[in-house]
Amino acid sequence: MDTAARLFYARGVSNVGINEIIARAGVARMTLYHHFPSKDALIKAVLERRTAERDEWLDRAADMASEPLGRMLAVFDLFMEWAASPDFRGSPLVSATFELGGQLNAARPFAQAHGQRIERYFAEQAREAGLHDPEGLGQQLLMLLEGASVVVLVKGDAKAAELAKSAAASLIAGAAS
Amino acid sequence: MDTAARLFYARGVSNVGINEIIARAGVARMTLYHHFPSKDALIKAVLERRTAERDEWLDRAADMASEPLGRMLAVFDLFMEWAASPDFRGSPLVSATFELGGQLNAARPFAQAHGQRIERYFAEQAREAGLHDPEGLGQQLLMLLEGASVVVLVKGDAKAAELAKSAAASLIAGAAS
DNA sequence: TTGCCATCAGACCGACCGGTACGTATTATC
DNA sequence: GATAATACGTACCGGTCGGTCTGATGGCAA
Repeated sequence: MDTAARLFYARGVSNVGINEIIARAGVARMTLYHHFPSKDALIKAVLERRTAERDEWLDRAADMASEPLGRMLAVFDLFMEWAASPDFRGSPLVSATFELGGQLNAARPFAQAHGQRIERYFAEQAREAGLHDPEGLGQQLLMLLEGASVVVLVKGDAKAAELAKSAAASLIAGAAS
Repeated sequence: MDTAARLFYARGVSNVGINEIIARAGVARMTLYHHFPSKDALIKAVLERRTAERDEWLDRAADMASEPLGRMLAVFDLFMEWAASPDFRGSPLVSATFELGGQLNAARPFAQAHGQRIERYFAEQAREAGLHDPEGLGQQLLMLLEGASVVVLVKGDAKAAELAKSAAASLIAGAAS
């Protein structure tokens, strides 16, 4: 699963075949199919694990500051760090959603939960800080985060992440008055 | 090309085969290969056309208001309209970039130009309006737009587009002082 | 020791992929 | 009416895909 997760993220879910996964993992074909009935199941399992990682990520952000406003901005600090890593490819859940496209999309529910989770995190902090319309602000900050992912990925330049943080600060300031 | 563009957008560039394109377009295999040497060339031609559409789109936004601030927000108005259409799937250029993934990505240059074009549009209006840091603001608004695309696509709910507009208004207001 | 079970290696399957070959029909040009 | 260009349909190619089958190997528990 480590191998699959790495390959899926680096080159896309449907651009990586079973053959490559088993070769790189040093595992026999039937061993993989013993644990996962199909490639789809493997994909879902990987996405599930990504979901857990995302939760840990948010927990880390929450630990980085004691004030709700700081906890909101900490997410953007962590994102800046992540975006600067050379193999950054955006959220795996969102990537997979784009990639699988179409309507019958195995990844979309995961990406949906992903967005909802981050949105709620922001909204909770915003409510605690007494800001206006915490739900709306949460969704706006989520958009900023996803947009920054896209821009960093497309431009190949992590500087956009800093602008995302300053934009977030500006939105938060606007919701404080 | 109409057929290819439609199918590519609806189901993803690599999830649509040559066979389906020629079948739906009512065209012979060799006819297609007479006009485009390979599927890659067809994809590039389609993306090229999408680029032109995007330029028209921005021109329409520019015509919707006489003041630079209005011209900036008009982009978000047009986006709201677009996001509400049932077959909305985000920017075709960004989608293709995600989908093709990897490093040798035929779509990324297109998406890059796409982002740069929108960013510059915002920056020009911002400069004309005398706002602070027009380039930075332009990139922030671009992130907002791309993020809104992602959120609308993932949630399947176009309401996020309205929040994107209000966030844009807030950012613009913040840059005015 | 015996039997079980996970793992291994790799041949194999049908389906589909992008792309080519080939021969025919239609249309426009002169 | 001959010529050339374009379109058509379809069989076919090699390669890759996800997934199955077989048979051997080795550790572990009863």
